Amino acid sequence: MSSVSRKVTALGAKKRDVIIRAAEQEFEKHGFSGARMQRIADIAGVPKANVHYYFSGKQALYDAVLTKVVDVWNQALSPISPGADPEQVLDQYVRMKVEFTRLYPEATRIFALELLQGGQHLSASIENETRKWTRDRAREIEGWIQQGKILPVDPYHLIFLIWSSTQQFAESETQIKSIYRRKRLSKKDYELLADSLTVMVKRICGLNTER
Amino acid sequence: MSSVSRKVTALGAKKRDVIIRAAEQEFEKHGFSGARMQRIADIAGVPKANVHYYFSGKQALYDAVLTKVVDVWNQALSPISPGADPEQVLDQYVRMKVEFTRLYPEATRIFALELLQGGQHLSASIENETRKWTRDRAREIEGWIQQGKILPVDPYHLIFLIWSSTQQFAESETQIKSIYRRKRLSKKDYELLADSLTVMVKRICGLNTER
DNA sequence: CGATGCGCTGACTATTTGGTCAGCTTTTAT
DNA sequence: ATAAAAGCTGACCAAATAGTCAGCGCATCG
Repeated sequence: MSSVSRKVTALGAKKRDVIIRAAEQEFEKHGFSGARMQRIADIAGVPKANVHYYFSGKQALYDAVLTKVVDVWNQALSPISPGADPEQVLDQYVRMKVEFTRLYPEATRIFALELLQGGQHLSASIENETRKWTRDRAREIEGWIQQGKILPVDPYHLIFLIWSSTQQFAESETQIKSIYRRKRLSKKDYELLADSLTVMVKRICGLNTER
Repeated sequence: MSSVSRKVTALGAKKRDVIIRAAEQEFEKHGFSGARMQRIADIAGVPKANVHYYFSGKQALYDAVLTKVVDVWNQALSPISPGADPEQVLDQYVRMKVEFTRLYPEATRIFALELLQGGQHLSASIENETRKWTRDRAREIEGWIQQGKILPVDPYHLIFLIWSSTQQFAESETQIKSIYRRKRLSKKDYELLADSLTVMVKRICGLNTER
């Protein structure tokens, strides 16, 4: 079990949440082996022993963080209704992905960090779910191509391009802030990105709405 | 100085290189604070004290690794000759970026890891060079748009999309191998990706060569 | 009111970690 | 042949680290 067995109380749940949020910041910045339990405690504003009171260890705490991260990733693997219009589907998916990146930058970065470092802490189930989702979407895209609804494109490459481009504002936030000469990326920045990316994806698929 | 001052010898240079390659593997997998000097020594096949003989410390070794990584990044920030044809420029840049990702996956991952974690170990100079390069390219792209050579597009978003999509095979290698059900990504995979991405980028810019 | 369980935490332990050093061997230069 | 420098490394050190524990206070339940 990822944390210590005990009756669920309001205080306990609240404290666990504070610790998990602190852990998110520390794990995203330093990774699993680089993170320090003392720093997590400092960020959470509690003694280190208190962190160990709620979580049986560093791995258990990281598992709790990953559970949240994977939940965000799973929510973004949304189903697409059969027969839906490609333009609407792609527009919706790109916007939804950008919005998730904006709402959950820490989760986006921790997930990316996990993948970058080999994904050894991710469960086989998330790997299987992602593979299945991607295969199903790829088949759907193949269907659109065969029906002449969109231009020929490698479905997997399209999905990978959408993933990488919609997550980059979180993953390379420091670099993008530097290039934009900004202290932070605003909601407007994300909205402009979403607008931009939907147009780009539509052009890739030959769904140019402006010409 | 990043390493110990000493006469450069063939043996010394060779040994430093072996240690740096080992360090690359360890730093990409665990980041700066998560990496262990003993594991670097193990990978390099030398005693830990030998690593310290050649590098004055962990930070010095990481700096040496980053010097290589930044060199790769800088090489990819290639100049584009004035007045060049957009289609040729974009085609060349996308292919060059994919090829760099294939040739230097470790460097790609370490750079991405640095950005993901805030880039605090990167020098201000690389930040400035990247910002300047991006601004210059953005201006060039603006020129193409104004001359009607390409469709209107946010130049920064286009550059970011090219960066993220061309680097993703290295950054999310584990996930992509899982989706493809493969043990490794081949040169062919990279070539197909390059072909795919150049077509996609051209379509974004309205440079469709197949219609 | 007393028993039980939750919550807390400073002090502590065992292990890990980056880094050092003395003494040795090998190589290079004179 | 000799001196100097490079190269090497097992043993060691001090600090850092994850994790534990005993003892306490508070809240809840019967």
